[in-house]
Amino acid sequence: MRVMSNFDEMDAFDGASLSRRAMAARPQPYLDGLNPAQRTAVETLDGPVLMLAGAGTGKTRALTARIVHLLNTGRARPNEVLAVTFTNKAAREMKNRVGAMMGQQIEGMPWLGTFHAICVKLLRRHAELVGLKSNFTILDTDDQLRLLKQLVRAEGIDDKRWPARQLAGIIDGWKNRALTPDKVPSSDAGAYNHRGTEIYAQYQTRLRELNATDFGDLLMHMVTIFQNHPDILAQYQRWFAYILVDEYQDTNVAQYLWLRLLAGGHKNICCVGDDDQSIYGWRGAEVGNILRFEKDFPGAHVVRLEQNYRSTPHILAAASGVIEGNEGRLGKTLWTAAEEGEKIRLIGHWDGEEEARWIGDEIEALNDGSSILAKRRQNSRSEQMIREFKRLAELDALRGLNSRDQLFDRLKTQKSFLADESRRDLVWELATRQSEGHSLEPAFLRYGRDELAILVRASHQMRAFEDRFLTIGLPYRVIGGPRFYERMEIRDAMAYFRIVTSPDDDLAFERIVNTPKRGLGDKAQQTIQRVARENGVSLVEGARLVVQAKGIGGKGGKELATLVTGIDRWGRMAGSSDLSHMELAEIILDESGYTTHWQNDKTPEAPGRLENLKELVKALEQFENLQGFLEHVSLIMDNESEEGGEKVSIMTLHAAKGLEFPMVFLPGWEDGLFPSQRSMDESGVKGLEEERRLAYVGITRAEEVCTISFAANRRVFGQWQSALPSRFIDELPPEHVDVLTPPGLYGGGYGAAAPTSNLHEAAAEANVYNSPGWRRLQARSQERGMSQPRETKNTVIDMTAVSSFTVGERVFHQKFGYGAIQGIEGDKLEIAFEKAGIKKVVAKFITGCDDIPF
DNA sequence: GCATTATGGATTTTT
DNA sequence: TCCATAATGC
Repeated sequence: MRVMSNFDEMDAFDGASLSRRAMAARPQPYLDGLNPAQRTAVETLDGPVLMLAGAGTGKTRALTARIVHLLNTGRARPNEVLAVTFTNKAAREMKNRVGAMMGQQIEGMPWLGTFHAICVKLLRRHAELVGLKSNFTILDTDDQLRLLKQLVRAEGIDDKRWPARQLAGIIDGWKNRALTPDKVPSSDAGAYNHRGTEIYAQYQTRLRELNATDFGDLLMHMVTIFQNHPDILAQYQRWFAYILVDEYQDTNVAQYLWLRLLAGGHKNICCVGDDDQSIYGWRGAEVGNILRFEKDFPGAHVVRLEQNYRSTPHILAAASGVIEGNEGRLGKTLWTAAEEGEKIRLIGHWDGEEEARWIGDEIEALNDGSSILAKRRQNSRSEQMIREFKRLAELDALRGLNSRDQLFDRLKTQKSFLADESRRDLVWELATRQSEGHSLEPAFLRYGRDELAILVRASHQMRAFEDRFLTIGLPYRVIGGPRFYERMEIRDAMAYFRIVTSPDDDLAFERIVNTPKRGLGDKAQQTIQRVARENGVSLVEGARLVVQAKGIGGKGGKELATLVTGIDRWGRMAGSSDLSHMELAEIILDESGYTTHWQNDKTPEAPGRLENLKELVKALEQFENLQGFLEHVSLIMDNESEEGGEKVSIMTLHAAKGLEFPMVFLPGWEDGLFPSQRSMDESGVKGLEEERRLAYVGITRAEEVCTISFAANRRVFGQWQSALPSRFIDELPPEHVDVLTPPGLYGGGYGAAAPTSNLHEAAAEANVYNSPGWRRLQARSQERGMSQPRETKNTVIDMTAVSSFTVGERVFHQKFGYGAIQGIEGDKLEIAFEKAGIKKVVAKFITGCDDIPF
């Protein structure tokens, strides 16, 4: 064997593997605490890998560890890793976690971002290949729609019968499949009254004229470029040594093609996803992409993450029971080491308002600690925790900490469940309480409002909860809703900035020309349009010509002249460096009269809008200039600024994906609402399966307690409608469900399992007698010394309550509707129904009516 | 040109 | 019911 005389020689002899060994010798703390499956997913670096990660199985952790591993072992430099997510939030989180795991802020992960953000970056380099300039603007859905409307009207199409919105949907669908106008299949020729393809082509031409793209274009253009320019593709195939994809089940065809092209060389691609959580089919996502992965990438390693760290066994079992109804799954069996915990709670209500009222009261009880669940919670998880915490305190492990991050870092090294990141705040609360000399226990007597979430199918369901929570003064926050940059005032302001930095931006000009009101109505705007078109110039130039020719008289003419000179002046200011771009922004908004416009507005929203404008100017700070801001803002401005203490979260099931809460309420489980009728009508079994996945996502958001509810009656568009409990309720395994039921009804006490395997039936009998919320209501009504007819009378009456009926009383029956009691025989009532005639009915199927007093 | 009333339509949503 | 857009009147 050869003897090395010095290091140089050694390097020359075996440089590559030596450096690799040296890198491998670096500590790998990020591998600690990973379970075997996660570890395989992290360490299988070469070739295609599919990580099937069930809900709550530590997917993000594995994904970030994998990135860190790539960097730490020297397999790739930070700028050679392509890591794509769907949302900015996910990208941000991944960036932070990679930084935290590396123990330092890594300067460059330039290719960690959303599909769209990465495509923008690429497209700006190669824009000329699809007929754009590299400073193209990105239109949002609103701009897109306005543009399409113009085209549709220009074609003389009746946009009442053929709404532009519909066309926008069709075009988006094509773009999601990376179909340029020339590639739209003939089977789609009938779209939009046989004019779809034609107007699509016009729309693309118009976008090119405006040097603009819409969101769909970003991906489609890149796919086109990669397909038509193999040299460019090859360059990136080499550059991106490793590819990682989050939420792979949500990719559409365009994204799939994009990935497949980029991974085509080395095939070092790792896709992470869960086919059971694919809920964006209506937006073009193809579950097929994930189902087909092994065929697309032969020899792929498939790793299943099945240990769940989030939920109790009951919750997992219920979720599994529901999702099993779907065909063609890749199949996973989630399991947990956690203790048993609460069963899924199921409760029926009379109507939507009662449901909201009940959940509100339930939350108050949980929140102030009077709830039995809150107490039980202390006994199980918290006692263990307190014990563990005390042990650590004795070990001096907690000495001299001054932030929760420090505490967490310290605890990470302990082999204990306290190291679980999600418990960080709780542990910190303990530490704080102890250092202040308080007892530890009370912290666990309640569920904080931040730990509670209400997840609904459709946003209109939120109103019932907002109404109720406002009246009882329960702080809540709605997640989702219009994003910051979608608000009118923000879009207006941005249009001003756009017209200043690029005067060719006709859409921006159209938006601001008469905002605030300048007396420039349809006619004046048509004149400007005509002059601009005749001279082949932009609208601003057209307006300038109109002003010079005095084409518009009166107030409007004067105002237009002011606007045009304003735009010129602001443009010059932007060019000189005397002002910061923030000052410039303020000047633009002030001098254009836009600020004044909102100051004079006396609608209640006006102050908030002015506030938002201030926020916008503040957001400019992070950018070099207005130009830089506009290039990025359309993709990165989100509305995450949340403040103001503990609040209950209300959001849609879609918005809840990726989140988790100790306690989750899932209201509105009625057939037609959830599963949504429309979904089933439009997409049949596929639609139903997606709804079922949505149910699965909902249930698996819960860590400790999950409460499902439904209402027999609900007001839909102002009409009262009754509905049956959701078919998904029947799919819940009964042994994991508590039907909240009055004592005595089935001879069982509180917490008795459903007496029948048919949860529908049991749930229809359900009521609220023994829930914390109900007891609280009762206690309160006694305090006030008044009767509570609304609360008590809406509940199902059990046998002991039969005597509370009186002859002549107006009552309601699920099936027969309203009626009046004619006679009472034991537990049977003779009732004259308004619609169904006289019938004898068992009393427990009857409810009183709250609109008729005793 | 702009403010008012009438009409019709109504999931889920990120970029 | 409630919201956005279209037609109507001033």
